[in-house]
Amino acid sequence: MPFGRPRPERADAARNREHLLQVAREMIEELGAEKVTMDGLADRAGLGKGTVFRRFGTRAGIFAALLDAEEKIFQQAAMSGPPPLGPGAAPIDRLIAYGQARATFLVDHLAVVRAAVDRNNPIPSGVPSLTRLHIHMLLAQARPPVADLEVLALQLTAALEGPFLLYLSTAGPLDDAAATALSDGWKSLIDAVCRP
Amino acid sequence: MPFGRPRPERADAARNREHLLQVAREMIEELGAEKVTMDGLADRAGLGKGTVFRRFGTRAGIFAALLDAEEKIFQQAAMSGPPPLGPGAAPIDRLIAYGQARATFLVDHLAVVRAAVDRNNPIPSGVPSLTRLHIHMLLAQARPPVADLEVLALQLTAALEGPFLLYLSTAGPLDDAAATALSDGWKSLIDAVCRP
DNA sequence: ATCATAAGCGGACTTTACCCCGCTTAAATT
DNA sequence: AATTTAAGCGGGGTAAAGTCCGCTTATGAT
Repeated sequence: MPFGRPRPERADAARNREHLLQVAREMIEELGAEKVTMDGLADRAGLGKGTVFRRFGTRAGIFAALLDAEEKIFQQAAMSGPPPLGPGAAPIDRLIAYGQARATFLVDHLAVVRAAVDRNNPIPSGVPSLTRLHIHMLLAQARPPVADLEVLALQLTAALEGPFLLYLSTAGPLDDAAATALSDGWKSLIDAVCRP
Repeated sequence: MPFGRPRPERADAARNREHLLQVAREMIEELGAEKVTMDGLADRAGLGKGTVFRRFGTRAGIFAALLDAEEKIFQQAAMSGPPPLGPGAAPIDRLIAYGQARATFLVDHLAVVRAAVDRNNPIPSGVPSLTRLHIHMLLAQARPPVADLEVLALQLTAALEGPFLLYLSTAGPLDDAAATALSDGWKSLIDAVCRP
């Protein structure tokens, strides 16, 4: 056997992971994310609690995993979908489209995002967020008159996702009006930063 | 008796609140914020657990209260201290100074901030954050070429505080280098948005 | 096919935030 | 000073996250 990474995931483990994610989706649908407990999930999936924790580490980890799957789909659209989100449009237009699509995405998944953000979730964490990388890439093409693109990317990412995180502290739903305001604001912000 | 608000806080309750905050400060100093438990705090303060919850609602509430006290001091400096933070300097310079001071503040209090942010803490929530108001005020004076100052203020607030919140998800300390980068980035961002 | 072994599994156990409710007491009223 | 009453208090009780460790089983090697 070649000596690749530690070892691939065992077949039963992979099956259980998928099953747990599916059951979690159902329970979120039925009960709302905040009512999903580890005991409940394990019971309903017909597995032990230990298994659930082994697979996902923490409660937040489950939601992070769910979000990750959605995220992949979203990034796919951003990387290779049709313009203006995908390649083919001007970088600035792509940036604007990205922000607006992202705002919609976050509104749609707010409950899961909220559940996924929690102190002490042992996320691999090396990953500096696909959103940030994507923004950084587009900024590099747009060449705004700013010294440190790295930091600007971080700040723009925060300007986009931060309001949602800030919103997480205070409970309650997020209405379409807020999403629209944020989209418009994002456009202004990009215009202001990137146009000479 | 005149019919003002619900009723002022009873004297013993006020005394207990102050005492608890003081003990909490000591325990944070000694053990670190994440090791402070409600039982431990109650024990050490010589009070019942129920009392602690009655005063602060949730665990996060305690840290929020501590932060609030520090916040008042900070805002005092911003509102009526010496320039460039306080009044007397140009709005844009005050904005820049504010961001830099704020970054330092957040780095210094990161552990407490982390403990204060938690799902379901019953913050009055009407309060739209002093930072945001302050930024909004300075923006109104600086008059950047942007349509919706309300939203811009929200986004800038997020650009400032968001990175810390994002950072909360991943454990670990925050070094001075990061704080410096953020300060510099903030300056660039304000320059880009506010200068014609 | 059999074996060895590391990964997976389960569920009892521990810890901690948060709730409940009967007793106590500050403080306004007479 | 005595009375009233709503707020405060305490600590046992509950629920849910996360840990542990002995048993089971998939999987690759012989």
